[in-house]
Amino acid sequence: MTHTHAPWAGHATEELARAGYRRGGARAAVIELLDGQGCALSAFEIEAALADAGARTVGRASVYRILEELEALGLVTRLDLGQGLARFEPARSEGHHHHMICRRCGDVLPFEDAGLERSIERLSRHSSFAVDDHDVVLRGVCVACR
Amino acid sequence: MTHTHAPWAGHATEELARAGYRRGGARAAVIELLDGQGCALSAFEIEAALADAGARTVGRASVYRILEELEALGLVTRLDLGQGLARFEPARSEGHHHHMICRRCGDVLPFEDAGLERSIERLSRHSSFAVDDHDVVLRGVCVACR
DNA sequence: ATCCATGCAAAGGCTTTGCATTCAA
DNA sequence: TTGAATGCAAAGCCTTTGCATGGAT
Repeated sequence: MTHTHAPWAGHATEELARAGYRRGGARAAVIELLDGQGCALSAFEIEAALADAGARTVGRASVYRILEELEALGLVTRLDLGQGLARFEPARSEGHHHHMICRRCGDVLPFEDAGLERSIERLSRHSSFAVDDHDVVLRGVCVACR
Repeated sequence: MTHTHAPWAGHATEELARAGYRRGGARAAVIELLDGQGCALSAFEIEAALADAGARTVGRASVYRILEELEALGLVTRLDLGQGLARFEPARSEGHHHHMICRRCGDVLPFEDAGLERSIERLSRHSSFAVDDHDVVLRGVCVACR
């Protein structure tokens, strides 16, 4: 599995070590899998992908526990795209993006838009809330489904 | 319970009748409760509010079924704000808005922003997706929790 | 009298927790 | 050897479904 992105996996591993976690095969497998993905995966998809890849199998509970640890360290972002399940993706420093979901096939596609980010920044500044995070979800029908 | 908003309840009732639904006490109670709310409620909150209000109690299954019907007719919007539960609010013609969530107390606050809407419209037009809906969620800490 | 609307309880799906085992240090 | 990491199974939530009862027409 080649790393076409920034070395997130390495960074994540370092942070885990710094946080006092021991090395673990399951965790390494999940991290490597996430690193190779461009977009958000559900826990089930992660479990299946690991099994398919012939990599070591990782129990579902472990998948969730590992994702929880990674999220707590800010290494993974948890997304609720409204399909009754959570999705997870590496929290990379570059490439902040949002998601479009096809209401037909359920596919999730990332996108980024500077204008959108500016709008959100501006309104966050003027808000009474101390806004520190945001999510945008676009729903519609993807090219393939039309 | 006074109606400070547009007569959504009346409109909803009419639409239901037009769609061939019979009148029902549970449904009327849910509609009236929603009409009096400014922001999104979970099914549990709706059930509790009805009980508290001394209004007729409505079984949880009925709450969900009624909300499902209302959503199918476009009278109610279902929101997934990422707390492991769905929230529902009247779909009023005016007042398209989005939500801020306090990560401390879980409170949900509505807001609207024309610039944000413009950004979303623009990028939707340029997208390969046929975008017909969108959601924006801002996360942070509310005034009360700071 | 008909048949939808409703409530209760059971079933489902995703996620978390408990506990025994395995493995890193 | 010690305690964290892991896996399995059971438990927890939210939501949906099945079925019998009640209510609107």
